[in-house]
Amino acid sequence: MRRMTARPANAHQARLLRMLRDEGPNSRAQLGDQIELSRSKLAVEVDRLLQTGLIVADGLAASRGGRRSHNLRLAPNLRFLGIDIGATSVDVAVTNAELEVLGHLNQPMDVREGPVAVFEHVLAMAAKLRSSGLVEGFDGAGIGVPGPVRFPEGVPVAPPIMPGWDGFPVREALSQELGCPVMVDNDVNLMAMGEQHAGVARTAADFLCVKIGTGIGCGIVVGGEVYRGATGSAGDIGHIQAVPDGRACACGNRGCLEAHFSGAALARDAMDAASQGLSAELASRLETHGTLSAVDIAAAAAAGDTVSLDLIREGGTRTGQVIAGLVSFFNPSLVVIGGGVTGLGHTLLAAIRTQVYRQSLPLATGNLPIVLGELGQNAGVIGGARLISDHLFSPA
Amino acid sequence: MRRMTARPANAHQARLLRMLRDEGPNSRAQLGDQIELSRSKLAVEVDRLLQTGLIVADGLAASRGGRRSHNLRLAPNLRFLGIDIGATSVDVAVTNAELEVLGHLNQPMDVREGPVAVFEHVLAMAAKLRSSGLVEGFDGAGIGVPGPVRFPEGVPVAPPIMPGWDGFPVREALSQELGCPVMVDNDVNLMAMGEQHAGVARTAADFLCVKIGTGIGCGIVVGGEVYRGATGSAGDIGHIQAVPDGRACACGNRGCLEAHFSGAALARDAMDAASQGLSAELASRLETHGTLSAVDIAAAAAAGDTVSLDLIREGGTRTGQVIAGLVSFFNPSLVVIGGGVTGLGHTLLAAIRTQVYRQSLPLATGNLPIVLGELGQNAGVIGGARLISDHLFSPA
DNA sequence: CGGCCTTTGTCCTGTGAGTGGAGAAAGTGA
DNA sequence: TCACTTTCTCCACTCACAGGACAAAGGCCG
Repeated sequence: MRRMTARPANAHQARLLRMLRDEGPNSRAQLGDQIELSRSKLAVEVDRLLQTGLIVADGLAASRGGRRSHNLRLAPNLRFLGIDIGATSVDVAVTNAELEVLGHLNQPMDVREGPVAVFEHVLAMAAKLRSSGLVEGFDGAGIGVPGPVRFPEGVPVAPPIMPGWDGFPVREALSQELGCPVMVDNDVNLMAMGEQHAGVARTAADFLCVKIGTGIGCGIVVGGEVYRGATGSAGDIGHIQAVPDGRACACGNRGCLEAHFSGAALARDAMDAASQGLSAELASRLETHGTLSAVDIAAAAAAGDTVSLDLIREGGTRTGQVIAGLVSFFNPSLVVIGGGVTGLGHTLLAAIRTQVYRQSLPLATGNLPIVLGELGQNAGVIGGARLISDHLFSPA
Repeated sequence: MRRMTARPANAHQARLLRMLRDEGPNSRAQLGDQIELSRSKLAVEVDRLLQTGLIVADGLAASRGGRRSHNLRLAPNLRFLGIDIGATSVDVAVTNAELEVLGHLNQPMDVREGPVAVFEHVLAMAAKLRSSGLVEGFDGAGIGVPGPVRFPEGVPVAPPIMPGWDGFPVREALSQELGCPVMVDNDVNLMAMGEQHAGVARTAADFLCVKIGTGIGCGIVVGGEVYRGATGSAGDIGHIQAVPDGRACACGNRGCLEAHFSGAALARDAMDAASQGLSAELASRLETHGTLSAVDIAAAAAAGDTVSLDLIREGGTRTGQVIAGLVSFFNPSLVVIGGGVTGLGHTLLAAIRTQVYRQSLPLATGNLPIVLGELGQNAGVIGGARLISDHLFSPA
């Protein structure tokens, strides 16, 4: 059921497609102002794109004092699938060619069930989105998994929290099932691409995107491109030592950031506090829900629970310590904080900021915004759509 | 006195020049095998380069079973100047177009004397090299300074150890004095470029180059290109916290890596140990020289002095801790250790390796060589020559 | 409403980049 | 001497691209 048969024939066509994707419908004249091509050459390439059906001309724009321009836009029936596999839930969304989310599903799940079981969920969700009427089929899918990925092949490698996925040919399998091209990446990189495309990082060339969820990872963008490292594990900052001789971590070391602050660590700390009677607020929530998560701690903190606030502050300080080092090293123009723990909001952000501004060098922090991501749950799926559209909107 | 009048007219010519620089003299046929151009087009561009005098054809190579090929090489009279300004000394070298060092001078100096005084030394050294007969004049110069640089303008910004240099127009001033194009960069980046061109990092695309001298810095190479960060301070790892609540550092924080291990910190520790009578070896050297430096400690360690060995091991462990974090984050394919402290040799390297392999993730360290730089004092000046040749061998 | 201006889009021709093949030049080996 | 290889040159053809002329389609103003 592959639908997008054509691909751009050259770099010019690819650039035009990306411009229409990123900046919306436009006229030939406006496109010509942004691309270093003569009007004649531009017209030729636009005509070819029209012939292949990758773009369409629908109607005329209002006059700006002269002849009215034709509105050029990407084919309106193009549909991309963004899939964001987390440790405990999965998000699937469908977008149009401009990467606007047309439908979004979220479902709890345990990534440790393994790829086969997880893909059953994913395919069911995709089918549901398709049957909603917005979609006839998918032209491509971008999927993020919570672990390192050998990017060219689209295969997870040695993922700590999802052992059953090691070496599983995600790209190939999913491509077969969905009948469309698929690209696979780390979930954190997807978030970075999402925030880059439609979020707070739209204008940043070199930035870091720290995702704090069940684990902690960091998307690295260099010159507008995601940097993945020599073996695809770049940005794996969860196991940087934050506390010398600190808590034992699942990785075998002590004092890893993830052991001290992450969705999992936070929940455990909160439950300890509740069972030790340190916080009535948390204890009552524990009784109600049977367990505690970041959401409970956020709510308790919002209600003024000092234990929760302290937990958040301490975690933010730890995270800030690590980020401070990364900022000195990488000198980004922006740091984005995202992930499930973002619900902890400005208390967390304040703690991180304080620590980074205190510890990093003035030249590196002088004009450094540290902000929360603005796309929330959508960041990953938009990033997925962006990933596959970058692939499809490149010369065949 | 500018001598290299011509510049490559297009990207093809630039690529050809770089190929001849990096791989030495070559025939048209061999060049054709490495460049995606037809032989006819290649011949045209080579002819143009010959006309401009940027390359010359000198003699015929031995036959390989057919017609003998013409030897093409870069103009043999091209001369580049590499200048490496350290905190306590300056290196100046002259190279040919293949970046082979033809002459090298080194002179003690204090960078805090300020740019004017330092440039007097540099210009005198350049004049000395010129009068040696190897050189008629310089076609370009690359200079490294021990602090952050706004790269496009070639101006140091807020350098901590050389305050008098802040905002001084190094590029412009030196270009005027030398009468040739000049490029300015951080000394650590220069070392990385040197090792990349002629040292251990020849085949690495993504690697880190840690320079431990008076201070500590780290050159970052992404996809073969030096990464400089948003404000030019990327790689400034000397002030990453290595010891919580550790020693006070000149930067105002506590526990910075540089406060615990660097040329300056090491010398101070050794002198403390000597004056406290902990090491007879160091004490005798202190008496002889009046002061102690990394060289003394290396010699004492080689002689079996346990205090020196412990100092080196502890410093290596601290450095290893920081590098371990950077390796997890950046996932390089190689880590190079260089700088003045390299004289401490394999004791230091072993301590660093142990700590990195213990603390970083297996996927990131699985196949990660950590090695000493192989160019020593030459790394910086070769890097400087490489910097300016990259600039000159690019389309005008 | 008609002239004049602006903006948008199309057509046409010239230039230069680049390819590929024929073949000359210069060697080796039997 | 002949066959074969490798290197280099020359030539004709194709195609990308620019730039200008021009057509189409509107607004503005007297």
